[in-house]
Amino acid sequence: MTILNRSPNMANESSSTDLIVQALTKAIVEHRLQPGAKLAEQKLADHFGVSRTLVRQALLQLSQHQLIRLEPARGAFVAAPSVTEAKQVFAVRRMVEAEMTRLFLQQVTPSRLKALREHVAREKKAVALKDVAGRTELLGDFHVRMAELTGNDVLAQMLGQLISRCSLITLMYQSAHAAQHSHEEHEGIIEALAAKDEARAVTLMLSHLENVEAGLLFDRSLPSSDIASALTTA
Amino acid sequence: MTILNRSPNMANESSSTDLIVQALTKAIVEHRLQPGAKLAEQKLADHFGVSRTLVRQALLQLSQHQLIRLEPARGAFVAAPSVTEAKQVFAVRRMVEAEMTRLFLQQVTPSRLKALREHVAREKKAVALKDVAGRTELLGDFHVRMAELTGNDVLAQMLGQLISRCSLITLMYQSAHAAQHSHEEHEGIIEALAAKDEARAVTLMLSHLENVEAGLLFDRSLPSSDIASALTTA
DNA sequence: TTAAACAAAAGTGTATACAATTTTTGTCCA
DNA sequence: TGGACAAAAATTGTATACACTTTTGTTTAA
Repeated sequence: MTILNRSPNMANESSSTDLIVQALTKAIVEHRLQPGAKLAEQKLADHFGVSRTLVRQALLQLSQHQLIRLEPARGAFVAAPSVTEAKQVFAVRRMVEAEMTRLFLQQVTPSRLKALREHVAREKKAVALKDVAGRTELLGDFHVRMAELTGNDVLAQMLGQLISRCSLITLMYQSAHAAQHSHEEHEGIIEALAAKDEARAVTLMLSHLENVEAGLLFDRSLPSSDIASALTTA
Repeated sequence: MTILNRSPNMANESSSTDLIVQALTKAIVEHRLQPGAKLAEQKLADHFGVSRTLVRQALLQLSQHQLIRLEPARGAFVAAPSVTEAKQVFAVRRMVEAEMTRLFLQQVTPSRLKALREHVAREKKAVALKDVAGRTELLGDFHVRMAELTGNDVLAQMLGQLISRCSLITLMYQSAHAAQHSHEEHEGIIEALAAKDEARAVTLMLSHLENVEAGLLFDRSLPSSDIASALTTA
């Protein structure tokens, strides 16, 4: 149960289309499909053993999730979030999650804290195992899990969208050792929540997000499929 | 240029499908299509003079915007947001917009204030003309406009989604005189922004949203298309 | 040799056709 | 009369077909 198989329509209706959406989302977020890569409809259709109709529906959804770009009459391409877009996403996350932290604390219960702790335990495992994709997913899911535990579905859904955009950004730009750090910061946030120290919890959440953003290697040259920018840097 | 013709993919690509999405969105938000009403694919296709293919694409998008509900093998129905959902949407709006107000003020310029003032002038006209649909749209757009003026596209897009959900809620529940009130509160917010009084601006924004929510008549019996509940209240 | 022009191939956009499901209608029987 | 069952109609889900656009490859002329 992760951000990957969380359909916006709630219900676990694993329709054919949704399965394709999930599979592609996973592939994109796990970087098996590089940013900029072309997603040809017929090839996907063959791969999934369905007609182009279902593939097109899936691509339409992915484009709304901002995971792919649809160019009219040219096809679908894996999104390559720009640096400015990444910064905007993080700015919004800071805004939303500072408030979310306060909301969580207003109605904190032992069982909710337990749920968070259990999640962080899973993170620990993934980090230890050096499971890059799984760990990125879990690190993002911590925040969605927290939103869910506030009981506000709308908030959880919105944050889910933001985080899935972040996954792409993180995987494009995140450095290796940043994950371990993130995980430890999650533990710190939980401690502050358990102590019902709102000011500290919010501060920790904000600095956590700032650290994640700061840890991104915005200036490194990406494996670009955009010829022009690939050659101007060389 | 309103929330109605703001496609999530930015670019003003008025493709066939998008036109249908816009037309249906307008009809739903203007209440020409009642919550719960069935949207049969072939009828829509005939009406728009296209095949079911395009209609289905449009319906898929609308379901992601939470304006309709898709029931597998049964069809599409205009969404009827529940009271709890409405409250959650408003809770998230308060969270996001309090922060947005601060962000706006951090980088306020005369031209940005002017843009807001011009918008409110349009509101005034719509309220005076008793143009219900237009006024609801403009009142919501004030907030989106503000988000756009912060320069954070991600924020603007997210708020756009929230507001379009709110339009449906507002039109389902909003009382008559609340609109005039809303409009005046917008003017107050602008004054606080112009005075660069952050605390006041945020307070006004929060109380504004609380007033809008409080003004909703959650307990009134809705024109329901669900026969059962329509008759149990009678 | 290069570049423009044209032809072939591949791929997307939309419509139509068919299968599967649901809803409606009609009939029979208690 | 009313409920249960069955056939028919309507509607959705998926696949296929075809038109149109973009891309690629080849030829031809400067």
